[in-house]
Amino acid sequence: MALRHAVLAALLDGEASGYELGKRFDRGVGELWNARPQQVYAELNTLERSGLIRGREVPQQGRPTKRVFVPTEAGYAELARFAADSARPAAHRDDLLVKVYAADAVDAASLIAQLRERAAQSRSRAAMLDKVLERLRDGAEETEFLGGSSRVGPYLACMRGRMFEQDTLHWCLRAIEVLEARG
Amino acid sequence: MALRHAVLAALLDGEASGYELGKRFDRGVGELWNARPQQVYAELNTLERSGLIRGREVPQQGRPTKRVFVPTEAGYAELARFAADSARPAAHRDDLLVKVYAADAVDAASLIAQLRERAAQSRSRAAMLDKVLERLRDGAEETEFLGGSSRVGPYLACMRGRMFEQDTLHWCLRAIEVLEARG
DNA sequence: CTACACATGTAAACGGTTACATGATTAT
DNA sequence: ATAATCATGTAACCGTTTACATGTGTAG
Repeated sequence: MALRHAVLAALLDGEASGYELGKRFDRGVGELWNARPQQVYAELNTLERSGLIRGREVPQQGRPTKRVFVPTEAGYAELARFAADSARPAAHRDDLLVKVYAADAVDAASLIAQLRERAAQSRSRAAMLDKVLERLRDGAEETEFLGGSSRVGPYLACMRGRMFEQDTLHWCLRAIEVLEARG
Repeated sequence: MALRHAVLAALLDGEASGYELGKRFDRGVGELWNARPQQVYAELNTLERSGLIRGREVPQQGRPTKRVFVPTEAGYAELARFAADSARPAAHRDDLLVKVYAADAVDAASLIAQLRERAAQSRSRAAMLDKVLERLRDGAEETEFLGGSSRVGPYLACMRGRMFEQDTLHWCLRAIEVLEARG
C-alpha cells in the first residue's frame, strides 16, 4: 500500500483528526506524499478497521465533534515492517516538466506564466518549511539539533522538502530566463 | 489524462517504437514522468485509436518487426492545448521519505542501508543525465546552447532532473551522517 | 451576509502497478 | 548453455482523483 504508511508516520507527531491530518499533509508531510482530504478520511477508517490505529471522539464547544486517532501497537509494528522492506523507487509526476520538455512545440507565453506561478508557489512553500524547521529546532542550531537524540525524522524529511522547493524555484527562474531570451 | 502527454512530448524527439520509448522513459523522460513498459504500449495504442499519433510497421533483419509512431497534427494540437491549460501541482511520492519521517520509531540500520542504496542510484542517474545533457549540447557551452534557438525543452527538463538527483544524493549523505551519529 | 475554517464522508471514474504470457536474436 | 536485448501485449487489481453531499460557527 501507500498512503497508509504516510498516515501512520504523520500520526507519530501526535494524535490527530482527519481534518488536522489534512493540514499536516499540507504543511511538511505533503512534501513527501500528497493526498486529498477525502482520501485521508477513507484511509483513517481503513486503518482503524485493520486495527492499526485507534480513534476516540472528542466533543468540542462551538465546533463539530471530531475523531482523533493514534497508532496502536500493531500500527507501530506495521510501520517498522514497512520501513525495513526495501523501498521502491520514488515516483515523480509533474505536468509542468512535461510541458517544458515540449517547450519548442508549444506556446511560450503560457509556459512562462506557469513557470512564474510555480516559482511563486515554491518560494512560499520553502518559506513555510523554513518556519516548520525553525519550530522543530526550537532555538537550537541545526548541527546541534541533529546531533542530539530528539526526533530527527520529521526534520530530515522537511529538510528534503525545503531543498526541493528551493531547487524548483531556481530552476523555474532559469527556465523563464531562457524562454524569454528566445522571444 | 496523464501519461498521454508525456508520451506525446517524448515523441517530439523523433519517431519511436514502444520499446524505444520505454528506454526514453528510463533515460531523461523518466525524471519527469515514470511509466512501466506495459503502460507505454497500452498508451500508444490508445493514442493511435484517438488519432493523436500514427504508427507504421518497420520490418528489421534479425529482429522482430517493430511499430514506430509519430504525433499527428491532432497530436501536436492536443499537446499545445495541454501546455496552455493550467498545470496541476506536482505529485511527489517517495517511500523512503516516509520512512525517514518515521526514523525515530523504526530500525535505523535498515534505513541507513536504504539511504546508501538511494544515494548510489542518484549518483549514477546524475552521471547519466550529465551525459544526456552533454550530448544535447553537442559541444557547445551551456549558456551558448540555451541562448541559441535549438530545442531547449528537453535540455531544461533534463537539467531539472539532474538537479533533483544531485540534491537527493546530498540529502541522503547528510541523513546517513545524522542517523549514524545517533548510533 | 459572505466567506472561511471546522468537520466528515460516499460513489464513480480514472490511472497505474503487478502478474502473467510469448518468442526471436545476439553476445558471453 | 545462459543471459541480455529486442519486441509486444492482456487481465486483474489497487490506489488516487473528481464530483457530489452536508452542516455549524466565527470573522469581516
